[in-house]
Amino acid sequence: MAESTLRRAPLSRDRVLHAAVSLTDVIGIESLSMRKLAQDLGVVPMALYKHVANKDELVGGMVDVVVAEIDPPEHGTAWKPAVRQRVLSARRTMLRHPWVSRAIETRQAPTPAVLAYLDSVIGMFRAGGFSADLTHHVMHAMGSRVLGFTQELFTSPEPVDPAVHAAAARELAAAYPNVAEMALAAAHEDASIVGSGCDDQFEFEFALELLLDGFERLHERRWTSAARAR
Amino acid sequence: MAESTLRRAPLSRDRVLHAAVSLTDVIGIESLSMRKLAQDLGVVPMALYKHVANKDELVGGMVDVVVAEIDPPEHGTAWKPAVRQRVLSARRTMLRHPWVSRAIETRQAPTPAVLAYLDSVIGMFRAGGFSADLTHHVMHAMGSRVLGFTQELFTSPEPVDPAVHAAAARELAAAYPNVAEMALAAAHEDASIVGSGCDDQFEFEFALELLLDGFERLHERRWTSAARAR
DNA sequence: ACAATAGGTGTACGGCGTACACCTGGTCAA
DNA sequence: TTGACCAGGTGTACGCCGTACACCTATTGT
Repeated sequence: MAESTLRRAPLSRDRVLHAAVSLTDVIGIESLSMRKLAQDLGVVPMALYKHVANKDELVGGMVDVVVAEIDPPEHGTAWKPAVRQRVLSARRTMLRHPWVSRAIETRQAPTPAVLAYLDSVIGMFRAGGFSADLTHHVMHAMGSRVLGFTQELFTSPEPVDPAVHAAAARELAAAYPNVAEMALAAAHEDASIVGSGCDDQFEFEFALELLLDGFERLHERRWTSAARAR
Repeated sequence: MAESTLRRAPLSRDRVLHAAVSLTDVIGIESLSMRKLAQDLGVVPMALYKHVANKDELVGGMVDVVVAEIDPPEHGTAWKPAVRQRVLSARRTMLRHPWVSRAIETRQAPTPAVLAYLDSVIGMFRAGGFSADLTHHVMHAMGSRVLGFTQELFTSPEPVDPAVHAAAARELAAAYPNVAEMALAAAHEDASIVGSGCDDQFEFEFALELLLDGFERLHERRWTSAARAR
C-alpha cells in the first residue's frame, strides 16, 4: 500500500530547508555542502536543485526558516519593553542556531523574513512616537544587535588544558597587559563562568540597555538630525 | 649584472602579504585564492607555501598588515577624544580595505596586531579612570565598532536602473511599510546621498557618540556590575 | 491510451586548498 | 676546489566543492 510505494518521503523545498537547518546546527555553516545535505536526505546531490535554485538561495531559505522562529511582537506594550522582548527573543533564536548570524552577514541582500522582522521593529519605535528620522538612526545604532547578535571578535570554542591555558595567559599578560588585566577582572567578577571568562548574555543586555536608554533620552529631547555636523 | 640575475624579485612573506592585500582590494576576499595570488606574483601556487603556512595564516597576515595602518594613539588627550580619534582612524582604514572586517569576523582567533590594537584602546579607558570592570563591559558594548566597522545587514553595491528602482520601491512599500517610510525619510533628509539613501559615516558616528556618552555617564556614576541581575 | 511533466539520477567540468616528491642554484665547511 | 646542505621554486595529483546537462521514470490530465 502506501507504505511500500513511499519507501522514502518525497523531497520538497520545505523538507530540504529544514533538513539543511538541522544538519547545519550540527556540522556548522562552513562545512555545509550540497553533497552532504543530499546524503543526509538519502538522495543524489543534483536532486536538491529541483527544489532550490542554488546554494545561495538554499542558505537564504534556511535563514528565513530560522528567523520565522522569533517570537511575534507583543501588542499593547510600551516601545521599550516591546523592543527589548523582541530582540531578546531574536537572540535566543540565534543562540539555538549559531551559524545564522554569519549567514545573514554573508548574504548581500536581506531575505524576506529578515525584512519583515526589521519592519516590525521599526514599527515599534514609530508606534512609540519616534520620528522616522530618529528611528532610522536608532536602527543603524542597533546594528546587528537588533537581530540578537553581536559579532564575536574572537571565538574560543574548545576548552584547553589548564596548564597550557596558564602558560598562554602568562604570555598574553606580558604582551598585552591591558587585555590581561581586563580578562582577570572579568574572571574574578564571575567565577562561575569558566570558559571565556565573561557572561555573553550579560554583555549583550548591558549594551542593549545602554542603547535603549540613549534612544529614550534623545526621543525625550525631540532630537533630530536636521542640524547635523556635516 | 644584477638586472639579468633577478628577472623577477624574489618572494618573501612580506611581498606575498602585500600582494595579497592589493589583490584582495580589487577582487574581494571571497574571490581570493592561492592560485590567483600566485599568478599575480608570477609564480606557481605551491611556491606560496614556502612563505605562509596555509590560506588561513595568509589571511591572518593580511589582517595584520592592514591593522598596522591604523594611526597610533595620541598621547596627552582625554579618554573620549583619544578613543574617538583612534576608532575613526580604524574606520578609515577599514573603508580602504572593505574586506578586512569580514576577514576579522571569519577568523576564530584574533591576530597579534588586532590584540595589540585592542590592548591600546583598553589602556585608554583605564588611563581615563575607568575601572577594569567597567572597561570590560564597555569594550563588549562597542563590539566591532571599536575596530571601525559595523556589519552591514545588507549591502547594495551596484546602482540600478531608476525605473527598476522605482518599481522595486513601490513593491517594497507595499510589503514593508515601515522600512519604506524610514528609507523615504532618510532620502529626504539628505538628497545629496543618492545610493543607499543614508550617510554611513554619520550613522557610524551617531552610534559611536551615543555609546561614548553612555560610557561617560556610567563612569561618572561609578557604575559597577557587582549588583548585577543574575 | 498517450503525451506531458515533475522529480530523481549519472556523468562531467572547472575551480579550490594543499600533500608530496622533485629540482636547482647559492652557501659554506673541509 | 669540492661536495654536502638547504632555501625556495616546480609539477603532479588527490579529494572536495558547486552545478550544467542529458537522461530516465513514474504520475497525471486529456
